[in-house]
Amino acid sequence: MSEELDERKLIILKAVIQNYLETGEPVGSRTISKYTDLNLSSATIRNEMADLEEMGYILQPHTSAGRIPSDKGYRLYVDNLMKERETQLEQKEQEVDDMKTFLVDKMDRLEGMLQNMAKSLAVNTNYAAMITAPQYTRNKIKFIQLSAVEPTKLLCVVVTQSKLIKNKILEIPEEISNEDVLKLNVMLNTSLAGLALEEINLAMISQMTGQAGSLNQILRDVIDAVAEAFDSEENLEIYTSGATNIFKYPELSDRENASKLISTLEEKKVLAGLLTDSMNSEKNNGIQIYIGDETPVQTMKDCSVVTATYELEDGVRGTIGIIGPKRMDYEKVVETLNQVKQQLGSAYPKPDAEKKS
Amino acid sequence: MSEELDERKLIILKAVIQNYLETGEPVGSRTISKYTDLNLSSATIRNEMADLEEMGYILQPHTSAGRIPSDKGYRLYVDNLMKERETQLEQKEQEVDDMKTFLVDKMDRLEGMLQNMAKSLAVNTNYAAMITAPQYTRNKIKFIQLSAVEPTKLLCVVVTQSKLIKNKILEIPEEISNEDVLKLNVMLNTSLAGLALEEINLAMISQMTGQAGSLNQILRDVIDAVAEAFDSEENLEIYTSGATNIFKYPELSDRENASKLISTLEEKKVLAGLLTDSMNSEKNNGIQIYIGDETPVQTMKDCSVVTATYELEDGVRGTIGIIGPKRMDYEKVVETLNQVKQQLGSAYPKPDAEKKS
DNA sequence: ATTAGCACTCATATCGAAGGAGTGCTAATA
DNA sequence: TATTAGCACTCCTTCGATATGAGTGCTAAT
Repeated sequence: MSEELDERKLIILKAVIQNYLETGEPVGSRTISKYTDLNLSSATIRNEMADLEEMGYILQPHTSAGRIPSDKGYRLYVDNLMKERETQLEQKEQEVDDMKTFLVDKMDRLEGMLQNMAKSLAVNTNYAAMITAPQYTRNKIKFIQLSAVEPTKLLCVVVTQSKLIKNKILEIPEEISNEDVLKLNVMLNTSLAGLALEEINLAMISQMTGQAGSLNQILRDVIDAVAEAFDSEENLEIYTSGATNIFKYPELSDRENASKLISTLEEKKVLAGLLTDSMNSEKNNGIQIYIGDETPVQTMKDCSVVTATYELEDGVRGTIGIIGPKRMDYEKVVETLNQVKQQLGSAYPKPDAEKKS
Repeated sequence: MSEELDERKLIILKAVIQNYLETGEPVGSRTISKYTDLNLSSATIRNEMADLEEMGYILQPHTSAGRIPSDKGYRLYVDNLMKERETQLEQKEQEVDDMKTFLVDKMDRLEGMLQNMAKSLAVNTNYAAMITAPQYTRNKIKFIQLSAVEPTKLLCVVVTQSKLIKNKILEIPEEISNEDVLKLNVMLNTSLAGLALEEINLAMISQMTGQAGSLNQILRDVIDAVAEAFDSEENLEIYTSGATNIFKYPELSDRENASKLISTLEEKKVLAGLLTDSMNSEKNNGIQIYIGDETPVQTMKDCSVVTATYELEDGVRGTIGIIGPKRMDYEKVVETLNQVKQQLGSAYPKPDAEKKS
């Protein structure tokens, strides 16, 4: 740990990693000696590589094979060695356009858009992609509407600032008159509109129920329904796409592995944990990279996972994740995720200044 | 084609198929001679098998291997030879319970339930499962509610008989007064409530817009929105589960095949075609079996697909599909699908007789 | 400090032989 | 005439032996 890597070792390490990223094959000393511009013979490289191996940055799958990066090596790479890539503009613009198309396509249906986004990510990166629907806890309520669908059934519709709509039908113990429904609507909207879910506290509720008189119980039910509709655990939708891209990477695609991995991608609950975890622990720009064992999900320990947090507008946030082999193209993935963050941000712009209801 | 199969050939064919269903290995004459109760030597069986092969019911993967059923053989099997299985009660009840649990669990959220149902199917059968959300064209409108969320934005909520709720926000060109919203609500509910989408025709629309006066344009927009919300093509959600079960069957799980197949399961649009096709062409009890090449989807030509149409209540219908190897346990699958049909039917029971709104 | 050279290791591919399952055919049998 | 025993034959599969080749580590020379 305490050894410092001199310039040359860094170059060689980088060369090893980049070469391995491309080919997926262990890379030998001879290859490096040609690959880099420092004119060194394979023998010299061999010596350096032996050092690097001893320090734990690279390793041999077996004696007399080339070297592949270790988790530690990848870590160093993404932390220090990886430069912002100079993007070939044409290609990049193409991809951005692709994504915009998807976005515009179904802008009014968030779910469809997220699904499309996941697909677009998977296609562009050639890895598996997953994306969570936004979590609403900090999203503000804009409008609440109760309607009597049947004498003992109330339809409760909640519209939020981000134009997301939740609804629920609730049964009430006895019939309710139209005037009472109207009264409830007024109460709810005057008290709750403009508040975020987490701002609704007990004091507020008891104040409201105090005013409600005989409608007390129904009001409580409605508030419960609102809370439940927004409850993030319950509500966490995850969209995945490109699971089969896994097959494109031989080191992951032996039957055992691939099967488990793809199963995991079907297990939304496991993913949920992973994604919310990384949403809460924000680091540099909200992008987080898990390499190999660093991931909290056991079945992914032969992969790398890159997650990013996106934010539609104040308080409406979700997470995007990309799953691929350890030798994934980190630069491209990070860059792509950054773009997507941006795209999502502009698709549902920050709240406009209007306050009227 | 014109040859008739005598009793004994049928028995042998059935024995071959059943044995192959269990093992997945080509089955030889010796095996059959022990497997069946007609006491025949392997030599006799061999002769019969040669005949069966000539007739196209079975085939040899290579000289001097056992026989496996051909598509034609499977066809005969599912059409004629397959008996309703005597179910071991304990096991069956267990499975039924499993499904009920899933149903009760999330009864109020159709989507979650369908997802769970797909999962339950996949787990129970060990094949891949897919299920479409119901199509609403024949479902009846129960209640329509317009609300002004913002001065120029109307929230339109539609509740159907089957308690499904659709919503959409529509922009209107100019501000609308509260009285006008109320007026529209009354018009919409008196004219449309109780009708199925397909019953709303042009005459009805023009009559309504005639009454609407200055609200004419908005009314048209609302009706469009309702139609769009229910448009089946646009709206067709498909839930899949158990894609990785494919790996359990060696004959499907070489990389080439499995990868394509699982990709197809991600391609909702392809599945949509398959499932709606089979929904429309109803045969015996709505259950349809595609064997090998019979399936309309090319990538599934090494599989069999079994589909069933379910009906929640009058006019609300969807399709369930199971995808597995040709040697899938047809009896069990058919039986399971029948159960699911039933379960779904009882989860959302036929409309009760109430007419009040 | 670097490099050339060489022996060594080990995964992989190739080949042939052995083994075995299953067939088709023929001749014997009931 | 239908069934069966027996046998030769086919062809897949397995196994071990061998060869190949990429890549290393080490030593000695530059």
